[in-house]
Amino acid sequence: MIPPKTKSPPECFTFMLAKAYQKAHGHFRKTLEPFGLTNIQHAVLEALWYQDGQTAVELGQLLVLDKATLSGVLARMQDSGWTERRPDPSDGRVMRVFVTARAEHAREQLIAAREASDKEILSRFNLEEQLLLKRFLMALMTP
Amino acid sequence: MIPPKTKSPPECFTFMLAKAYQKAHGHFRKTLEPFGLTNIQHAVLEALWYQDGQTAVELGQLLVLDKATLSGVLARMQDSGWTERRPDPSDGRVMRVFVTARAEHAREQLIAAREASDKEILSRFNLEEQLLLKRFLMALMTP
DNA sequence: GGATATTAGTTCGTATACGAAGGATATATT
DNA sequence: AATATATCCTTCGTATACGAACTAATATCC
Repeated sequence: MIPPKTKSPPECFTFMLAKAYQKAHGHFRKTLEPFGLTNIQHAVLEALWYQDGQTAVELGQLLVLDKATLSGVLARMQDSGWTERRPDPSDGRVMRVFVTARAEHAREQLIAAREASDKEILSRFNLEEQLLLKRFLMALMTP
Repeated sequence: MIPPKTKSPPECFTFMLAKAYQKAHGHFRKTLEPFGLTNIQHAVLEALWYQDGQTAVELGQLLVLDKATLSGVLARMQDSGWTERRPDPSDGRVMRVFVTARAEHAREQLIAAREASDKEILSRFNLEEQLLLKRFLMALMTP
């Protein structure tokens, strides 16, 4: 057995962060599978429940996503009947995004699913640790 | 101004984790840009410096990546001259991955770049917080 | 020893992600 | 008013990510 030249990759911070996210992401994905929604699509719905009729740029700012990414996401969500786009009457460039009746109908369930997913991932920590971890993540995600 | 129906998306745990990762990932990406390497490609190199001649499956286990993902990553790394694949003499199914001289030559710089990137992201925390955060992430990433 | 199961790797389909470029529209400047 | 600039959105190119199906090669079982 040749001795390793460097320490194990998992000890690097960015790697740990990536894998922690990957884990939570995978868990949430399975939770959303029955609804036929992806992670991001769920985030878009929550963003629209927070404020309906946002533009792609506004959604991108709220969700910290490139508008190029959102373009495809919104197209698929429209195809599957979760959202619809209506042109802004006062600005010909702008398309505003609204949730459909179908999305409104599933709202309670979808929010409950997200809460349950978050809760299970956090269940390994006590309350104090959860607050601390959230504080750390908030510090990391803010510019 | 219509009042929001739900709280702001950034308060969801999985979302915070995704954005914290996105932030660190973007920072590391910029650090690696001059080398013409992506995040994952760098991780593969570190994994091979840890243990050269691993198979795609072994790399996938170490880096927690699907073999389908690695297939493309390794092909691109071979094309750009960072790694090479040689067939295992005792098992016709297996291709073993090795770093090239070029990768070996850039090793010190690349490891230093990763350390600097990690260090800068963590600089907003004191030492105690850093250890705590790493412990949290380790708990999150383990199954 | 031959049918069966397992494993390694590739390919395909779908969905993020983001930089860059382009078209349409709106605003600012002169 | 005409030009320049800025903004919204889409499209393209590249790179993850992963499940599923597929081929090739090895192991196992009876």
